[in-house]
Amino acid sequence: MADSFQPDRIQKLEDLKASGVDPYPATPPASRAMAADVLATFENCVGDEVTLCGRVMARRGYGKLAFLDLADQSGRIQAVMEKALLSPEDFSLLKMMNLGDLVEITGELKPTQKGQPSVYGKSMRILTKALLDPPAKWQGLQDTELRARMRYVDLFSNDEVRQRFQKRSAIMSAMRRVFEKHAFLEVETPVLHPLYGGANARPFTTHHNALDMGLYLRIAPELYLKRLLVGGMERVYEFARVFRNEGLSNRHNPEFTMLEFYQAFTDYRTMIDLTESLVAAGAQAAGLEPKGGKLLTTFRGKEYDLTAPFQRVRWADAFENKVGCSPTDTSAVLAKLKEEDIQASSSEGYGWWKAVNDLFERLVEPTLQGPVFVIDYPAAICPLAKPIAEDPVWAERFEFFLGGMEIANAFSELNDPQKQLENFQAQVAEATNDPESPNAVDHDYIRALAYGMPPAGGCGIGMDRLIMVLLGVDTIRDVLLFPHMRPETEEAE
RNA sequence: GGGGGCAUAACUCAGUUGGUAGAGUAGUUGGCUUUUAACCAAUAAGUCCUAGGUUCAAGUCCUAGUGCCCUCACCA
Repeated sequence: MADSFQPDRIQKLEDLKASGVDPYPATPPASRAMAADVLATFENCVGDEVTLCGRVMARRGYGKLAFLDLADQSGRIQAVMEKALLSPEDFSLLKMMNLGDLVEITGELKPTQKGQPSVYGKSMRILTKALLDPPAKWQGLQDTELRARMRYVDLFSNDEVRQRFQKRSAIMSAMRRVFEKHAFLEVETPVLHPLYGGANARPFTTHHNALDMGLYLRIAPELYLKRLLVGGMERVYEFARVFRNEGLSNRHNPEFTMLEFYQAFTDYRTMIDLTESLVAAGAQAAGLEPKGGKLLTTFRGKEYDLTAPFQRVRWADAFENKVGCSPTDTSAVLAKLKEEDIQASSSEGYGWWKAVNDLFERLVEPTLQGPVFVIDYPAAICPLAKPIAEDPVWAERFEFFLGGMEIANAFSELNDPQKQLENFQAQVAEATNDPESPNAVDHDYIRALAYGMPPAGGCGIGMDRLIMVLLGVDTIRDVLLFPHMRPETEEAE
């Protein structure tokens, strides 16, 4: 991309330098007030002198007077620049200033004749000269590609974008407080994995030069977090950036944030309770307020009530309800598979249940608007989950659906090393058919289990999707500061 | 990958039946001491996404490409 600056701004930059002004001064302001704080306490502070820093968002100029709208992270405040109050040098700075420049203004707080709380500038400095024009002051930046590609412009020119990401931060902060309340430790586990596992997804690959070894970017942190359970860290969580080498859509980004948490000496029932607590905390942080006994969010034109407890439905019941037969009625399911043109690679085990699950995904999942917990999945498709002792066809697993999307996935974690080894070996055998199946057994993980992993519940939450629903944002790109984009095409230079 | 849509000034957008490229904002110049999308006057600013084609003539029609959006498929 060619580096280009606005010629008229370059001219003003030169004018500034010629008059002895550093357009990028090093010295920060001695003290600084935030616009929102000033406005909140304005009546009690009239007459006080404050220093404000921010970006000039609008200017209404007169001959010997100018009104500036100054924006900082907290909000906007008006500065009144009167020639009579300013030194000639400072007043002349207004001529060399453009919209978008970052300035420091020191002055007295006073309402204008129309009563608007303002700072009457006594002195000003240009802190940063901007060399490109900001977007149109009224419409802002509209082009969705440019908004995502130049999020730095989108953020300063669009208040609700900045607020959205402030809320995203607040949601994650509130969820951390839930974990702290329950004595969880926040941990960080490797992003570079010698083996990939913990989910079915195609990985990104990379290479470590010094060790001359191939590595994968993690598709899930699961297997490392469970090693920590073996080590005696009984309650751990990680906001894990994970990477999946798959397509993009309004709910898929190649890198996204997966919250995973594990609690020893519990099972998936505890994970349901925790998930409900986390959603509630997130909803509150997102600014949703209970009305008439309901906690409503609007997502893609539909209302969702986030009041816990959420509905629970057994996987088998949901299947039978929508497909019309029991998932264990082999001949009836076979007929349905034919009807839907789904091929089972085997008449039993993983191959069979994968096909039955495909049927579920096609016929049942689209009807799961949620919030709903789907409980007890076929054990054959849950290699990391503990089977139900009384009926081992099923595993202690749930998925949480909200807004028509899969938001969370949780198990009672399988801690039988021999059973885990068998499941891994079966997955590796499957990898020839399914490129998303792990291609190697993680023997170190088996060794860890062999030392004894406490029974535990574990859960993964797709943070970006949850935030989409909580904030009523239709596409994942709009809850990611820098969503994945194709590289900008190089222009001829 | 299939189907549909969009691409014009720094920004937001018009552009009729194919006939000289338009407006508002931002910029520049001048005026203005109470505006808040300030106002008045003047002025500068274009690879009409790219490459072909049809035509006397293409921003406009055709073909292909590129990018983005929507949608379907895929994404346990």
